Amino acid sequence: MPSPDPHAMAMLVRKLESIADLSAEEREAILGLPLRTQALQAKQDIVREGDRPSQCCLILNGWACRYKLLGEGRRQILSLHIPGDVPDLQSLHLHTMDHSLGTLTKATLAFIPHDALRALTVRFPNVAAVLWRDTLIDAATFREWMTGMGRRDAYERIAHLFCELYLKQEAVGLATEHRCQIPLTQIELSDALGLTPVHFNRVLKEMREKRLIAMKAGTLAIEAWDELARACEFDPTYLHLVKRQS
Amino acid sequence: MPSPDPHAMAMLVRKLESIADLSAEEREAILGLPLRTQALQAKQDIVREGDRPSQCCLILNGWACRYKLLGEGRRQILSLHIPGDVPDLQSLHLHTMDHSLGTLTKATLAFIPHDALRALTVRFPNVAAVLWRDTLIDAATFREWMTGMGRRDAYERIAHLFCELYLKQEAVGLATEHRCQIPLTQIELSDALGLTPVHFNRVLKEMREKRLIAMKAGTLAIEAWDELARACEFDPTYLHLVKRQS
DNA sequence: CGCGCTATTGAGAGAGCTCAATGTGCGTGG
DNA sequence: CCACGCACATTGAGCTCTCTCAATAGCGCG
Repeated sequence: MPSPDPHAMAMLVRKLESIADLSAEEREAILGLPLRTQALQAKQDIVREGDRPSQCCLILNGWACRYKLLGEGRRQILSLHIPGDVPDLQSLHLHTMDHSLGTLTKATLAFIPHDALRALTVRFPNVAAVLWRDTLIDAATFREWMTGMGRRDAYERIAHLFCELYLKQEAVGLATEHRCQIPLTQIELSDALGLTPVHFNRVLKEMREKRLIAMKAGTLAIEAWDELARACEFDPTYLHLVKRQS
Repeated sequence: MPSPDPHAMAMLVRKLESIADLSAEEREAILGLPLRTQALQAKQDIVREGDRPSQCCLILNGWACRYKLLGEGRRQILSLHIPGDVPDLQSLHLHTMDHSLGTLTKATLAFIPHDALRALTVRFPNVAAVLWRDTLIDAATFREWMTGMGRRDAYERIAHLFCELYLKQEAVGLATEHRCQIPLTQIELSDALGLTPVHFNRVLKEMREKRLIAMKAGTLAIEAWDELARACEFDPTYLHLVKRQS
């Protein structure tokens, strides 16, 4: 029986308010969305390529990723998702999944029916705009990753990802002081960057030796933010985190 | 003085109807959008990274691309656009450009004020949904390109792009019989694929010698569609061309 | 206390890059 | 109508960043 869980939807409100403003009425409407929560183990699929889902998934806890599989065991991770994200929001208007979505860590999810979301967007055009904006920021991140895979070398690409993951977590209050959680294996990070784990490991070693970063037990500490950001020409514009301005 | 140009907006209607259905009323509203047309030479910027545009650009004629520039003269082309596309639709909700948009060939453009588009989306939630869907298909294409740059070799990547460009033009009536226009230089195609022109040229030669394709004077002829598609594991799902189903 | 997954390091190979030269087609001006 | 200039296409030669294969080490969990 779906019943509103104020805490669950508050995650979504917090996320949306990190990228745009909501009126009190809109906030209430979001908090009243029906949902069904579910706990998953690490490395479980949530939806698969080819599926035609009738709900979206809000991450309450843990990390997830979208990915595509190719022949010969090749995998490309397309995006990484943290609590507050709705990684398959696009399924609201693209009915067939063109990629898969799965957990990376243990995770708690809240599923929201498409019907309820569509009704919300018709009733509140501004909520539609904010959700639309969220998918557009998603696309902006794809563009940045694409640029990295096409034109940045491994060192720059890794540095860029670390800057991005820190800022995304900082934006929703999950990180401060240039330290954040990255509970992923080097294999997963390599698949996100289009590298092999072996090469990723070697470049990481180089960054450690230069004292730009430290990484242990799933925690990343960026010890020289300015230098790291300069090395990869990091420009946070594409994250569009400043409300109403970007 | 902006005055409706039925022919210009008909391009947009045709494009949108290739990805979703519109009611007669919605079609009329789109045809009535205000616009200002402009002719540009090849290789001209339309909007630049950092700009805060107040209008969107509909391509009536010619090709355009979105791109990012990095240090040392590196360029990544993010997407290629043909007549009927609105390549900067995202600027409706992302106010600062995180990339640039420019013409590749001589082109005719129609500029539509954001205000008018926003009013349209508030009045017709279904038009909002269709435009949103268009930006989501854009994002799906980014994901596919990202997958290619991360995990496909040059041969597969080129084959995949050719399949995509043919199908996109076929969908809006600009191509048939596995032949289409690709009025781009090898330099531009290389920047879209994350390759160097030299390597692109060598791989193209290989594809020609295998009689998979022929390319001359801006025209691509895919002489062995099935084999080309198989070589790159081409799956058109991500283009979401089937109305109401994908 | 050992299995299984992940991290790390070594060695050699290769896809794709850089530098460089030559060929080709077309638009412009004389 | 032809010559020149320029941008693009093509080919050669050598290099390097990243990959593959392989072995060892570390760590968490049953």
